[in-house]
Parts: sequence; structure tokens; C-alpha cells
Amino acid sequence: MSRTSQADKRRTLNAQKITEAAIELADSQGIEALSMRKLATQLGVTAMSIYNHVANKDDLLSLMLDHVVSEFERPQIKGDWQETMRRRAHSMRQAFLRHPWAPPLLISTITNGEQTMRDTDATLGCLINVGFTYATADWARNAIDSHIYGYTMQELNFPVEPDEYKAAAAHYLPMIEKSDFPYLHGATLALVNGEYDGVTQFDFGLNLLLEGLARQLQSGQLS
Amino acid sequence: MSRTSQADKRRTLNAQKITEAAIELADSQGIEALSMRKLATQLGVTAMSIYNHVANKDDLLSLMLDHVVSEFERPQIKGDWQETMRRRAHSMRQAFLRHPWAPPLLISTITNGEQTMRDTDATLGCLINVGFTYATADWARNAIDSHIYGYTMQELNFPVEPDEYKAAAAHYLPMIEKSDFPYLHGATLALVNGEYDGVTQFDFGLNLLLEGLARQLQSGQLS
DNA sequence: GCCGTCAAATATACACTGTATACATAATGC
DNA sequence: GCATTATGTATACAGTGTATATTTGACGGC
Repeated sequence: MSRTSQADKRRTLNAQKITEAAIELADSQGIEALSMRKLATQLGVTAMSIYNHVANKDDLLSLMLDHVVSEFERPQIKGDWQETMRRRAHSMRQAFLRHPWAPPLLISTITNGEQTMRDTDATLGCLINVGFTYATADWARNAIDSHIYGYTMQELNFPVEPDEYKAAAAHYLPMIEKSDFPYLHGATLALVNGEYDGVTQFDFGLNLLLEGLARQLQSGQLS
Repeated sequence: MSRTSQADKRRTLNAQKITEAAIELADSQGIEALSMRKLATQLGVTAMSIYNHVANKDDLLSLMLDHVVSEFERPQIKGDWQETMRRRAHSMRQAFLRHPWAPPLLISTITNGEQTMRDTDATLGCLINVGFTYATADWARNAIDSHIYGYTMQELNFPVEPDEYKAAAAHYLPMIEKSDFPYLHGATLALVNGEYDGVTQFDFGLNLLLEGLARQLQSGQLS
């Protein structure tokens, strides 16, 4: 038994297990709670053991991010490009809601891993396949991703359930002087009175982009 | 002289000076270099002195962010709403290029200061004034801001000057296997060959949004 | 001019961070 | 079975935010 318990203590660690435990910790406790010592404790090991499998914390974060990217739905090259882009966008938003620490890091990290390259390749491929040029496919991907990241980060910033909006608005209303902020006051009041449910729509902005792209593509401005 | 130098050491600090020094430090050295001790040194004072004027580091960051927001061009309620939105968007991007640490914090911070409220109020006001409802104005602002934040953060993530794109692409090309990433490889090659300058366009995505909004507004879908 | 009061600057300390370095130990190749 | 190598550990260091206690200097009333 001493032998097995000792054996258990050896060769149990690897980069994948570390990455998974780190993601779980960041998901449940927040990214600021992810320290090498806490992660090591979670893994039943000392902090320095981790460094036998990952170069440093930045390296670990890259592994975590690449895993998140692997959860994006990979575009099919053939098929309805608008629907493909929509499915990818929705899967990205869902992944970000599961891993709220990811978007700021992902968008601010230069060194991207293999999954990121696969995602970019498939996304560009889908667009190029329907007539976009390298340049316009890049512009389109850039605009779509801007919306996905920007929208989701705003959404994560204000984590209020649809049925709580009214209460949240009522809470903030007294701080918003009508004379100073007439429109903001009116908007908040509309929320309190139930004239507007406060739910912004991910698809609203996404559709504006996709419809605009489709129109420009059809009129030959993008090919 | 001892009196004046001593007097200089007293009553010289206030929240505004601290905020300005902190912004300067973050702009020049990066947000990760902004520590209370370094900031104190910059101000010729000890770290704990700062706490006589700001509650804690989070409070300081809020002050810094509100200053950044004050650099946004405040929408006029009357006037061409598309042009107003465009001017605001451009001024925001410029502010973010000056203060690259700001976007992730600004988009992830719940407690927003007075300047943020002024910006939101004026933006909603401009839209409501031309026929948007509280709901559709909120959707529009949300979509536009998503693009501004998302685009700028992507841009900051890849800080390559236009004339360096070719060299950067040539550097990355060997890492991108043609068989694994055909489209990414092709796009990078197009950059190396000068067929595409690599400059994505802030206005490309912004125009898609504004034109789509204008069309929907005109057809009565937003009022 | 002096002196008590009070605000502002400081000194010290604590718990926590990432990680360099040196070492111990268990698994593997010959 | 033994040397090598891989993996986990112990210790230490510089740096972080900030709580607490203390000193210091400016100002109002006499």
C-alpha cells in the first residue's frame, strides 16, 4: 500500500491534467484565484511540481486558452456561410459564458496555439470559398470577432438574469439624477416600468454585420 | 529652504495627481508595472501615503478609467446621428490607443463613474432623438460599443505598423504548414507577396453596423 | 507666539504571489 | 543491478496589496 500510494504520487501529473484542473479552478473561483499554490493543492502536489510540465504561468494560461478555443464550433468550408458564421459565433459566446475569464486573455494574447490557428484557417476558408478575397475575408472575420468578443465581455460585465433586470434597474434608479442624465434616467425608468426587458440581443449586432456582408458580397464589393 | 522642501513634502498629494501619475505610468510601462510602490516612488512619496487619498488599488483604477472615458467625444443630441456615432467611435479608438490598458478593464468593470454615465446618457440621447426607442437605442449602442472594444483590443493585441506587416507575415509563414492550414497559409503568403497590406479597417465593421441601423430605422423596424 | 488638534506621510509587518535553485526519490534503459 | 533521467519537494527571494501603529507638520484659537 505504501508502494501504491507512493506510485500514485509519481507520474500522476501531466500538462493536460494541470490544464484541466486550472480551467476548473478559474471557472469556479475566478481567474484571480488561480495561483500556482492553489492549483497545486487541488492536484495534491506542491507548487513547483507544476513547473516540470509547464514552463511558467503564462504557458499554462496559453494551454488553458487553447482548450477554450477547441470548444468553438469549427466552420465547415462548404455550406451556407452565414449559417456557419452564426453557429461559430454562438458556440464562441457559449464557451465564453462557461469560461468568463477567457475573452480578455484570448483577445490580448499574441502567441496563439494550434486550436486558434485551426479556427482562423477554417473561418477564412469558409469565407474565401464563397467569394471573399484574402483581404475582405480578413476584414469580415475581424468585424465578426470584434462583435463576439465585445458583446460577450459587455454581457459578462453585467451578469444579471433577465428576470432580475427590473430589480437591478430599480436599485440604480436613485443614483441617476433625472436632471443630469435625462436619457439614462428615462431608459432605467422604462426598465423599472417593464416597458423594456433590458435584454440586449447578441444576434441583433451579428445580423447587422452578416446582412451587410451578404449585401456587399452580392453586389461584388468584396470579391 | 528646508522649510519649502518640507512643505513640498506635505499637502502635495491629491487624488487627481495620483490618478494622472498612475495613468502616465500605465501608459509608458504597461498596466502590470503599475504597483503602489512604483507609483509612490514616481510621486516622491511612500506607498501608504496614497491610501490617504484613494481607498485602494481598485478605486484608483476606477479613477483612471473615468479619466479615459472623459477623453471620449461626447455625442451632441442634435445633429447627424451617424456622423455623431462615428466621431464618438473614432475618439474612443484613439483614447484606447493612447491608453492600451484601458479597454479590458473598462469593459470588465461594473462600477462606472460619472464620465461613463455622461457618455451613456449622451449616446442614448442622440439615438432616441432620431427615433430609436429605449430598447433599440440600447441594442444599437451595445452593438456599436461591442465593435469599438472588440476591434481595438484585437488591434492592440497585434501591434504591427502597416509597413511591418510584410516582415511579420514572412516571419510567421514557416510555422504555418500549407497542408494543415491551407487558407491561413494562403492569406499569409498573400501578405508576403504584397497582394494584401494586412490593414483591417475599423470603419469597415463600423459602417456595416451604422448602415444596417440606418436602413432598419428608415423602414421603421427600430421605432 | 504658543499649543492642542487633526490630517497627512511614514514605518513596519503580514499574507500572498511567481519562480529560481538545490536536492531527494522513483522509474527507466542498458 | 546500476547509472541515468524524469519528477516531485524544500527552501528562499523579490515583489505585491494593504492593515496597523506611529510620527510629523500645518492650522485655528488664545
